[in-house]
Amino acid sequence: MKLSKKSEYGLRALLELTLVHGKMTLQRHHIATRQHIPIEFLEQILLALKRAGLLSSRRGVKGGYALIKPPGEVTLGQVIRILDGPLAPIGCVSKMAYQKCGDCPYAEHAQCPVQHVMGSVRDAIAGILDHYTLDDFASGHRKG
Amino acid sequence: MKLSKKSEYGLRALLELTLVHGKMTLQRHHIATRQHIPIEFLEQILLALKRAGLLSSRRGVKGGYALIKPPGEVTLGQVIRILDGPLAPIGCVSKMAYQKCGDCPYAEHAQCPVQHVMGSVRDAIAGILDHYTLDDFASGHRKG
DNA sequence: CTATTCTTGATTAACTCACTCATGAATTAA
DNA sequence: TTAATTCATGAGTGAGTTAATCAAGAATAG
Repeated sequence: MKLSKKSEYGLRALLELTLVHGKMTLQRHHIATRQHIPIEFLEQILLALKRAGLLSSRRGVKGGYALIKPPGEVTLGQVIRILDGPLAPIGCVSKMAYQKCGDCPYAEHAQCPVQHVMGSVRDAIAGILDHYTLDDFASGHRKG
Repeated sequence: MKLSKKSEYGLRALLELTLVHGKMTLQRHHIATRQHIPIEFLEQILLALKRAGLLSSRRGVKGGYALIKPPGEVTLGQVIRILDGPLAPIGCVSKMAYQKCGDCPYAEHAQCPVQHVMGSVRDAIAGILDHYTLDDFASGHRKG
């Protein structure tokens, strides 16, 4: 039940990019120093977010990264899935990346008690993270 | 955001022990074969649960493990904390095992946006798992 | 052309996960 | 009391993940 440093750094980096959205680009070393993130690790994260279509980038002297999606349309759930994988505690209750559990004796019967509880946990987590946007995140309070 | 095999096995083992609670003890190999759990790994888990005060055990020919707490008083949250550690996605929002985040630039100001969301996530997870007992678990549905 | 900045891919150390093994100690049945 | 059974403890292991770090390349501005 843990959020990786990768996702935490990713969220903090996106926070910086959200604050200047539409106004300017940020260079990785700005983000790194402002948010205390190791610059080379940050790089990997920004590139993953770029590959996923959230960021644009420019090389060279006036280069940097920018958020290209509207901050109100990007949820923390999306970001965490990009950087950490599925939100679900176990594969067999994941909705975006379902995986049948091989060894569970209840696997076939769909009456697995573990699956039942963890399904609620998944829904609770996704219920929060998939409705919490970068806008909410930057303004510090939850969307109704 | 993942539940370890250790916790999953632990919950499935406790399910077996709950079903026979007050009636008999179970030997590790019974639990292992019924729930498809590697026996040596199961051993570790059962011993951890014993050390935590949930189980009793007897050695020798008529030995085995038994649940000593009433199944209605043991929550899945307790079990997972024993086997996997804190439920919270990050240390700085854990209530049972709080840990100050060292590198976060918001650490001192308590206005950290990550902390804010992850606090709700923690509460949602704990809200489910700390109210879901072994009784609920064994009967397959949630306590009101 | 040169300095700057992003891009790519490889490499690393430390750690965790999921076991596995070996040995010892308690209990019971013969 | 001896042997078989079962739990107890601690160490060890291989695969994989996490959190970086490094090196070399490509685009851009001046």
